[in-house]
Amino acid sequence: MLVSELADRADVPLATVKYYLREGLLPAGETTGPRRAEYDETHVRRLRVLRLLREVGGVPVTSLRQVVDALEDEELPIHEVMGLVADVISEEPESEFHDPAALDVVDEVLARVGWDDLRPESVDRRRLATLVSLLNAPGPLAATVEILSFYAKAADHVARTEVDLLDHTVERSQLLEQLVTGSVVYGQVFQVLRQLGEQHHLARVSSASPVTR
Amino acid sequence: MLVSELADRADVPLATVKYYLREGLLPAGETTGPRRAEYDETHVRRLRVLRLLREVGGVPVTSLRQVVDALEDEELPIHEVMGLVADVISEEPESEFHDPAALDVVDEVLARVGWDDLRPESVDRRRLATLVSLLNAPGPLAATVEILSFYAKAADHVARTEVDLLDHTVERSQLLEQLVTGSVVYGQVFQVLRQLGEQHHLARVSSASPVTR
DNA sequence: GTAGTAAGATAGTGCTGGTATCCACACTCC
DNA sequence: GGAGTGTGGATACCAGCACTATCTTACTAC
Repeated sequence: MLVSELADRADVPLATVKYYLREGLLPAGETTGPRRAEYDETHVRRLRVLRLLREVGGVPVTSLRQVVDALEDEELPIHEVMGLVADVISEEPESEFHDPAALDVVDEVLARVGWDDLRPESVDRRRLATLVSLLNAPGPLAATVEILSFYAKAADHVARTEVDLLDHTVERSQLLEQLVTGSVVYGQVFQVLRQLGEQHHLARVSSASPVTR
Repeated sequence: MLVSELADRADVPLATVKYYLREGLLPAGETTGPRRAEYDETHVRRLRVLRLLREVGGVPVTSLRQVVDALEDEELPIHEVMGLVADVISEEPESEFHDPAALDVVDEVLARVGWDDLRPESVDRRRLATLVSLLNAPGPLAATVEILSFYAKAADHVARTEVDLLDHTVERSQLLEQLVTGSVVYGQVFQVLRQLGEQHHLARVSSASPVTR
């Protein structure tokens, strides 16, 4: 298939496809002549993954490069690929202040939930510490080890189920694509469901308390 | 306190404070002279909420207007304020295509989990339907009622606990601020924890399966 | 009085994520 | 074999967003 068909199939403007090609996010098609190149299904899938990461995950285009690199590294075990992808997704360009106390809290929580095999340089670990100090900084929004452990247990439950539901019959590259898009899209799904749940339970208690009414 | 002190206290550049004042996100201070105005603690708190929504929640500045409108409406019950805030947070400017089948799936899930008191015009409900059709559109990432119900049950557990932990002794405006920032920041916390959990469990199974290695 | 800062208004900036245009040529269809 | 469409490749341009800088007028603390 030619570029324009590729753009059609993935429902992405042609100009954008060209842009992604320029940025090296999409491998060049197989050149079949001076002004001709062929693209295949892998390009369509790649394009869809990129679009989901951009539009649902909010990942900046420049960071997509790192995702692509991780996806294409055949040497890496799958969980390390996902680690790199998670790093990119959670990356925040801003402040790099460190709060050692918050990091201690995070490590205590991770130990409690039994995740003892995480890379210490994980962006997520640091990001978590940043969030914890944000919560503890101004007012009484206490992010204690107990409360965080509650969230960690809930997250463990969700993550375990997700991994157990994986389809191990497909080939590696497709498994990875499923993992990445699943992680991003179901992440949003959970987020939205949690907000709906908060509304429901707030409505539930609002008849019992004078303040919430 | 004067503007510059307000900016200091909330750790926001003075120019940005002025910008937020211009945009009506921050109520004007009490004018004490032609070129003089006084700000207080409520301004500091408001500013911190705005910053968290912007930087952690990724809410665009223009949408913040709707959030402050909801926060300032004394008539609204708390769960409705949170509903409006959730709408703003989940809003996506893009495509407004509708997939009736996906909406049916969503409603079935919401019924199963017992959230029968949601406003039908909720942005979250529509957003969920969009996510479901994204998942079902291309490949085999099936978002069935069963799988979504699993997520909904997990979200229900988290949301119920959050609501039960609320501190009902503080006054309304502070409760609301806690709710909003908590919803946004703990949302990120959960997201990050889930990613870490996925990595842990992927590493766990990767020794057992040839594909994941 | 005078130095320093406030408030308020307006204009400009840097970054991101694309679009648009152009070109010289090749393929397709009559 | 000629017309018309479409290609790969390069470069220029653009809109939106979140600020940021500058300027003016005037108050206030020393």
